[in-house]
Amino acid sequence: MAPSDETSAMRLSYAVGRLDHTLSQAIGQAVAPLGLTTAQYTTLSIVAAQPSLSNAQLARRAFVRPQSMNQMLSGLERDGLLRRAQSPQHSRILHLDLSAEGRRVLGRCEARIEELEAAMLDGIEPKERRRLSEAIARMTANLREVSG
Amino acid sequence: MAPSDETSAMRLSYAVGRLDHTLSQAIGQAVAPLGLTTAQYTTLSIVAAQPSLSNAQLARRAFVRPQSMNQMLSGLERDGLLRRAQSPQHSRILHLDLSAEGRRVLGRCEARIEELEAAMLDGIEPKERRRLSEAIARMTANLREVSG
DNA sequence: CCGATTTCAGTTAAACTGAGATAA
DNA sequence: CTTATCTCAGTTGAACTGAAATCG
Repeated sequence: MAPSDETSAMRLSYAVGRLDHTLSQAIGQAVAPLGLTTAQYTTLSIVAAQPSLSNAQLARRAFVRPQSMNQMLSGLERDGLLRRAQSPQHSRILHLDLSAEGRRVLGRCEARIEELEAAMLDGIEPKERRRLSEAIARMTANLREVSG
Repeated sequence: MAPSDETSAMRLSYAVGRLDHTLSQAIGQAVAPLGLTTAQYTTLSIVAAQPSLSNAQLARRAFVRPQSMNQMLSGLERDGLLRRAQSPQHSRILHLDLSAEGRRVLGRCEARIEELEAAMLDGIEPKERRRLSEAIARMTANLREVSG
């Protein structure tokens, strides 16, 4: 939300919220032509990065309940982008992995998101980008320590 | 969402989303004892900063539809934190302002959020904070230019 | 008549809680 | 017996679209 467009007058929390909102929308626009929502893209990209997670593990990483994640995964499975396979060790646990189609679609998404991030970072130098990432990581860690 | 905790391996979009999610939750915890949600606090603080906005103007600033904002405002009005007064120029437009109670509650919220932001920024120097704010503002502007 | 605002009504996506069945 | 997982079911909050009435 935007009480003003002056950098200094705005609370940092606002600025973060506005950025996230704008970024989510932009990602949504970027992946919509490939039939995905922002949340679906995010989920696919986590599963691709860390295959063989269970639904419960994935939910913990995404900070949502298993039921919420399950609903998301059901949709992705229905669309043929993701598969769940019974664990050999534990027949109740379902390991997640992308289908070939899922990999193909995600690859095309990642290319678009790469472009989007490049556009977002236009005019910000590499050294500054590193400082930015570190600051964001530190703020997140600080918040978890104090309240979460 | 957290594919990894390494700063460099994480996509910046993830990092921003995680920070926003964590921050929203922390704000929610901070203002809950005063009977507000994160969205209510945000709305009140915009109205306080820019009084006499109409519902439609406020909605545009918050990037939501007038109907969505109206629902939020109705709740705040019902709780006695906010009032709507007919414009002298245009009897259909309702100007927004906080009630005395709204001001009191918001004041106590702001104090808590001030503390929260201080904790969030712990270990980040003033010069770095300024660079951070500027980078966030620039990224938001860049995204709007490229996608909407 | 036109454009903007407010508001009633229904819908959707994505989280939540609760409860139940099953496996290690 | 305990604990974790998956899943069915219902609920909630906050966005959305559609449509109507009113004012300048």
